[in-house]
Amino acid sequence: MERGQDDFLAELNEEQRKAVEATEGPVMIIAGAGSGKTRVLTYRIAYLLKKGIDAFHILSLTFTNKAAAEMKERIIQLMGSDARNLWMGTFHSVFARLLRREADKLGYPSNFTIYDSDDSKTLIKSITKELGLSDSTYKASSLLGRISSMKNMLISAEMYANDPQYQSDDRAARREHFSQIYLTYNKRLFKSGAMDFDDLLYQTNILLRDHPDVLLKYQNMFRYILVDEYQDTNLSQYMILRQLAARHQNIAVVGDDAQSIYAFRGANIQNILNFQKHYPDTQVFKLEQNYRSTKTLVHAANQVISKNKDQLQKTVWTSNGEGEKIQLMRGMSDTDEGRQIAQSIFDFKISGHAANSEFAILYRTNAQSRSLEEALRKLNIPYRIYGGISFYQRKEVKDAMAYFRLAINPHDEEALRRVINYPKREIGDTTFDKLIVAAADNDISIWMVLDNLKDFSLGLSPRVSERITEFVNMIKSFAAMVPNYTAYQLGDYIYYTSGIKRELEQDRTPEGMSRVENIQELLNGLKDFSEKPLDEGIIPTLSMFMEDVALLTNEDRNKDDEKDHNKVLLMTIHSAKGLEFNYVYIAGLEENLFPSQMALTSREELEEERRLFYVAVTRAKKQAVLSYAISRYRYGSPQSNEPSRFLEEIPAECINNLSYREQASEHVYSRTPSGYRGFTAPAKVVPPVSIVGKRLVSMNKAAQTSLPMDNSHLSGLKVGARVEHERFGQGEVLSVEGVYPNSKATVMFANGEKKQLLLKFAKLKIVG
DNA sequence: GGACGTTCTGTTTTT
DNA sequence: CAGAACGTCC
Repeated sequence: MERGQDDFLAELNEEQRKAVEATEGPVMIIAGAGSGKTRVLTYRIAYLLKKGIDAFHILSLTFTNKAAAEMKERIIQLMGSDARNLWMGTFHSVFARLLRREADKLGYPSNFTIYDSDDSKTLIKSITKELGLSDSTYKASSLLGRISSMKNMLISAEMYANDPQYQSDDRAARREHFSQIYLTYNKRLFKSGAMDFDDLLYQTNILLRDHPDVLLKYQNMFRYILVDEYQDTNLSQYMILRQLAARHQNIAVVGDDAQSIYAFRGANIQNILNFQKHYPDTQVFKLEQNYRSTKTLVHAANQVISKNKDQLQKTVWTSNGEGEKIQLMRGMSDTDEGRQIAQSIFDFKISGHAANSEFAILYRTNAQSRSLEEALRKLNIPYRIYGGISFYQRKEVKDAMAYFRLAINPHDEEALRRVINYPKREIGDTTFDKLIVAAADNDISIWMVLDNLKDFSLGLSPRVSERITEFVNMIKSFAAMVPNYTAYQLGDYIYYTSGIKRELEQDRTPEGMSRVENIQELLNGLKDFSEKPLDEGIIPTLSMFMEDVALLTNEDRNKDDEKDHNKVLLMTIHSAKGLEFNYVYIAGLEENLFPSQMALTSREELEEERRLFYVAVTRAKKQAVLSYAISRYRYGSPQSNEPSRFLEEIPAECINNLSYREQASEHVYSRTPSGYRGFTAPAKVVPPVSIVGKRLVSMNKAAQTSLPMDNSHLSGLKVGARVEHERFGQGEVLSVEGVYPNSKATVMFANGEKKQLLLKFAKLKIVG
């Protein structure tokens, strides 16, 4: 093979190299698990740059912002800092950026707000309420789900309303008002100057469709398009790509049909299965050699996935060693399952000299993390939940950010709803309802009503009107400051001026203190952002900071905290895509949990669950350990389970049957909801919060994601602490139990009365 | 309008 | 079990 100036491709195998060098025309790279897909993408971009293509002309779409950042870093290492101009990121972040540039063409302000799913749901709830519909038949989450899938199929509210098929479906399903909700929802978003997640893709499609000049501009800009995880694209994304690539046809997609796991959010596996039909001149490359896993793991995964019908032909193989058999563990309960997994990690750490970071525990649902965390904590194994609920979704953070949002775009209805009466300023629900009605009647945003209050006769008391004027003036004063101050200066000023600071700091309960810490962290983020060097004369404003905050996940936010490095990672299988670990544990392999009960209604759904299982197993390099629990607490009561059907699909020679350690734990034999099984839950349910020494040492997941593991921030509430209750006076904490934030404290008050207080509500001051 | 106690009800994955 | 919704009191 010739070397010379392409020497930097030396670390690629022949097929990978071909895939890198085929730069012109449509290219499909079918990349089996562990076949070096990321490497190919990275080198492909580097190779394009090397050929003299301007970074500005290359668009690379990845599945997470983190993946994009890592790839960019690597390319900069290879090719130098010109690579900074690459367009890289998720579909959502890249096209949000594009939409901000072109927003005026769609009638949006360029500083439009991006609603996250919470904002969307609240808006939908408000709409169904205004329409007088019952929220039990019209559930916000399922309405949003349907709206989302319509947008992803590029079906507008108007098209939907005029489609006889949809209309009769809706009548049959007793949701005949759906199209009205869809219409109103979109209208309200528009009036608010806001887009939801799906709009970012939908509106991009509209923009490119209706503005040929804009389309041409971006076709010529993005001469080379690369798409990772193509199997997980939906119709909306497919159409954007089709429009952008139509002129130069340099589109390279990388994917693995066996790893398509996002059908629930509109991903269409047909996109990859039919790529060659869409682009007849496609060159196809197959990367079939797996460099990651042992023969045993590759064989097991292959055998399981072969049960699926819809597949592209490929044979993943490896020249790696045979390796260990997959281990199967059986736990009596979820607690027991956790204990065994933690014990097993402990053992591997000793026998294999393995570091914490070599382990991952994967599960199907977030709710499963609880029992695993507890078990890890008991063995002092440090862990971190990867992904998980975003920092930016926390209530106090969203409240503060709602002020930021209003300063940038006062028409933002959801931000307004959040803070118009927070901190309390006597503008209650009744008043807000009147404002909504006035806004709807006049077809304007709520802000316009607020700002021109005297033009509307709403029957508000002078006192309330006065308070509204104060509020409006405050927001206006913030808005005026946006262009001239850094994000940190203004953020800090708003935190103080809005009264949030005073409000939060009043609350001296442990939870209240952690809320203050979270805002502190938000402000630190603003500070970092504000100190980032920019081009001369450009101020890093709050508006710039807020641009893509709604699109960030926890992983994007994390600084490389040294202490976060060597930890066992816990995550859902979905968020494990693209990652690899020496030791992978897959917990909860039970029928109805994995495969999920919800997914058992059709063959396609079951096949997606099987692909999920495939993804999970192929994350492992050395060893996979699978476990299931015979009985598991769900929603407060024990349920008995059958082992997952996927276990039986693993070839017998790849798995060692039930290598579980028999550990005597307190079990009783009794009835479970689905009958006698021989095993059930532990006799004694260990409460999720325990007192060790005098300290409260455990808490629930929501709190853990951002808080130190030793929970020292809760140390304010020690047993024995002196507290003061606003009604009952001083007392002493006798015990704390239950789960944060619903934990209950028993307090002995000075008058001899013993009270149990729900900490979520009780205003306790710590006085000693 | 706010504080807090009680009742109800939900069951997947995420940009 | 845990959060949301509802209800009652000030």
